[in-house]
Amino acid sequence: MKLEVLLKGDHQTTQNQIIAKLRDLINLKNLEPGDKLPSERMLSEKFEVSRSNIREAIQLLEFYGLLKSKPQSGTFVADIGQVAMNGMIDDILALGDPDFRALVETRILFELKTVRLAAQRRSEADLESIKNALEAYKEKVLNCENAVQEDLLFHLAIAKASGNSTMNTFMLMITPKIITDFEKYHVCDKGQAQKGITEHQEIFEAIQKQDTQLAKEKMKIHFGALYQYCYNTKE
Amino acid sequence: MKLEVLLKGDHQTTQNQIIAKLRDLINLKNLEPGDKLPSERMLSEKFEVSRSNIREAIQLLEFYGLLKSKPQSGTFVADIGQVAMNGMIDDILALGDPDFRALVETRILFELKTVRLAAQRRSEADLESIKNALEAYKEKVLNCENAVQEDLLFHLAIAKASGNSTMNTFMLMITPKIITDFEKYHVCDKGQAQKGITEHQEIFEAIQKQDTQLAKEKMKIHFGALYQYCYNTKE
DNA sequence: TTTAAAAAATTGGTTAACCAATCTGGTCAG
DNA sequence: CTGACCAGATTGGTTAACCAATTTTTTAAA
Repeated sequence: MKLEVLLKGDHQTTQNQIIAKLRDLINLKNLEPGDKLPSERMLSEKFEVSRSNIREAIQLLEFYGLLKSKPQSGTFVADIGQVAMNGMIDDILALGDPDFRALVETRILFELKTVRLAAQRRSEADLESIKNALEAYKEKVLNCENAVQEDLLFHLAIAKASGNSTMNTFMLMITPKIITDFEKYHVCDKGQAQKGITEHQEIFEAIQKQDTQLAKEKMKIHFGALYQYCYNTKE
Repeated sequence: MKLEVLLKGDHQTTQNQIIAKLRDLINLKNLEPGDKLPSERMLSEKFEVSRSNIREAIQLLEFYGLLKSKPQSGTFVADIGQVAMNGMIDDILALGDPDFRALVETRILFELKTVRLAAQRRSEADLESIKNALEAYKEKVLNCENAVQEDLLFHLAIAKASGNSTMNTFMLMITPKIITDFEKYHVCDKGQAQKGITEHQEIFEAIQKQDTQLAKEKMKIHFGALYQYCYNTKE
């Protein structure tokens, strides 16, 4: 009986095996930055897996910047030495699914930074779209409807206004995972709702005034409850 | 003549077009969380693109947590409402390649946090692997060899010790991109090298002592030069 | 009418054949 | 001897056929 299937999906397992084999191959053949990997066909034959599996593994390593495949030419190891290559692949193989605490922790770190950057760099257009998101949020809340989505979009608008595409991307990656864990949200406590609106409003105004310190403070307050909530209920 | 090809690769372009069409379809058909998308075959026919293109687009949206495809069953929209779905897809389509400033900015944010978390949570095993990375780094530097890789692995070991898998993953994503932009590193200035060793050593000791504040301070010092360097030379 | 079993259709995943761009080695004109 | 050029092999990417699991429909027995 396959033991490895119990925890992770079969797919992920074979994927990781291929990645490990690729690492070993790079070590064995002493491939250095810029060198060419064997062709996908050869690899699929050598590893006894389908070519699409090979392609998928290469794509993942390419996503992490460790490989670079050029059409009709070959797949090449990036400008990263063997030591780093080994270390990084080992880390990638050891990666587990992110737990909820890690997600929230990361989100708070990001939000406290992006709100400062947004206050500092926001254009008029940024301000406009944040305001729109805020209005949409208000309307939903006042109608006592579930406003999780509008809440989310408000925060993403801030991330976009931060002018840092990397943080923006990462925010996009983690937010839906958090949201889906949070659908328990829909309680229409009038006081709580009004509090949410006020906090969002204050964050917006701080960004508008370009007061970075105030923006950070207001965001901290806004997350205070969430922070407590998560650490108390989850694990 | 195709204008859109000038900036981005053809591949990325068609990919984005498919994603936009998927968004429009979800809006048109009024698909709600949990609803099933048309099959890949139908989509490829309807959009007049190959099925592999469709699959790739779906995989990307799945990566961002917006879709979920079940084998032999279908692809479903995640537990995210239409408003959020639209907003997020628009953001994803607007994503550009990260610039160097954004990368460095994000890295510094991460490192200042992970070093604190590492100081707080590191196990003995974590400490051991950080120490090993430090020793490897020292040896290379003292031999006046290029130690960029060992430098990198030291920082990744700290990220791993932070106990936050999300931040660890993100660090893995951005680090190689930074490294490749930094191969200009290989100057053997004895003073500079000794400084690097000292800084790393001090960070390690702070983590060992579990002094979170000190760890953060030492990391800040370590990045001081880099920060200046990047902002002065690049754009 | 109800329900359970079975068969037909549909699905995402996998495999194999195919394509056009690229690289390689040799050839031949100068 | 040099360099431009051409043919064949090699490459990642694309397309189409196939598979096994799942879902839906049909059917027949209670």
